[in-house]
Amino acid sequence: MPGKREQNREQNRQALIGAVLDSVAEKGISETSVSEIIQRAGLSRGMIHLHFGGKDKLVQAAAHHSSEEYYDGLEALLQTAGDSPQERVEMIVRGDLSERVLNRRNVSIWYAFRGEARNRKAVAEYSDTRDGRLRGMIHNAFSRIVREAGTPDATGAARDATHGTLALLEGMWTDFLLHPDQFDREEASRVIFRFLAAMFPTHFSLKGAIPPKQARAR
Amino acid sequence: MPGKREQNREQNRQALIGAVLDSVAEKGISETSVSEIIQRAGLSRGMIHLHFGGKDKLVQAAAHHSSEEYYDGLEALLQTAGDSPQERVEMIVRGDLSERVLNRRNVSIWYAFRGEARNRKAVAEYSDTRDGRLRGMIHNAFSRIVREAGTPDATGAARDATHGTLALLEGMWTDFLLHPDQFDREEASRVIFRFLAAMFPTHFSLKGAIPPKQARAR
DNA sequence: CAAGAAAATGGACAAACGTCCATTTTTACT
DNA sequence: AGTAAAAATGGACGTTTGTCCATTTTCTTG
Repeated sequence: MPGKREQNREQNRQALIGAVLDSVAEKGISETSVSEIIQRAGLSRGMIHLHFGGKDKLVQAAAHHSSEEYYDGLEALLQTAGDSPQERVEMIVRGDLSERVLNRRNVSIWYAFRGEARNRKAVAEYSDTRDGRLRGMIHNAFSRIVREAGTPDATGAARDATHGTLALLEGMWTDFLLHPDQFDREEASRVIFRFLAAMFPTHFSLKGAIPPKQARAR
Repeated sequence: MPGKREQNREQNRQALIGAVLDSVAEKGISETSVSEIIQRAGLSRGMIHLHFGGKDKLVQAAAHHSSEEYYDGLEALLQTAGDSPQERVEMIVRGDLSERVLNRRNVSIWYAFRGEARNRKAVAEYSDTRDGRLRGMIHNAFSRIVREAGTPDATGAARDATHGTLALLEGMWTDFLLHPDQFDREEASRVIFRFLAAMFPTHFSLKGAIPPKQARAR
């Protein structure tokens, strides 16, 4: 058992990290000060230095936490996917565009950290490993698809399809960042599958990508 | 003629804007202070208040300037493109990925502002109008392509192709931000054209994406 | 239950921030 | 050349920043 002491300790650490993420999401990095953080966390000034050794380290820990959370969510979703590569790709795309992953809070946080990534190497690394793991999952799936489809230059085709899919997802996130109100998840995934269907007609079909319930035109 | 007075005035305004952009590119927004700016510009403290009425306004002006610069560069490039829609798309894609537009400085600046865009509405607007103009240019081209190709549901197809192409470009920029050393412009545009070729086989060919002689078929 | 250790507090502190303005310097006009 | 206006200077100002530590509170252990 953890013991009440250790329990409180961890709880306060988490409260600080949560406060940073809330503040970054709402006010941005530049307005996330020590005062802002401790006020949100309802804790005292000294806690940041005590638990993390300084504000920068805390922010770094928060970035790490956020990154882990994102990937864990996506991986959990992927567990529920079938074995076929197209199912896995579809699950990743839909997962990456789902409310749970792609929402105002996450997007604000993600882009805020990215904007400062150039200067905070530690932050940039998490951003990297996240993308690295995601890339591996997608590349795996496309390797199999390409092999099954007998596409010429299989290696290059799989790499390009992976590259393109990741870029498309990235672009959709940016869309959401800039126009959260107008953003349409269905449209975003339809666009991606339209590209994929054109590239691998035997594995992806446009209609299959659209939930049967909803008609196309609007 | 402008007069030496007005000339100096404008020169100093530009020096301040340039200093902001340099600092943002190198150190990030959070480390871009008034002291940093005036030191880079080689001017005195009071100039920021005199010419722009405060630091925030200056930063806003810098964001505007950067945005204009980007679009002007792209538009200039587009002037040299032919009339055919595929040529125009190709020019936009290649232009957006060219050294002149996509370089460390621009990318750092762009993402730094984006990261804070949520809080600085004025900054977000420039980001928006930029994308709006770009979107218009691409959509125009795809509308013609779709019509020529006789794609079913022409309106939706053009919109999706536009959406996807913009997302792809956006994704490539992110690639560059995170891995400027490993980034390969040729690969990036090849990936994009691979997707476009799959979607519009009659207008884009993968080999044709590497400067074609086949162009302008009509 | 007492004693010791760990955790939490909140204020002191220097440094850095952006704003503003009294003063000096530069330019334009008579 | 002399004068008025505009531009530029740089320091003073009040805030706010992040760090750190002497003190108090809370929990654990013997």
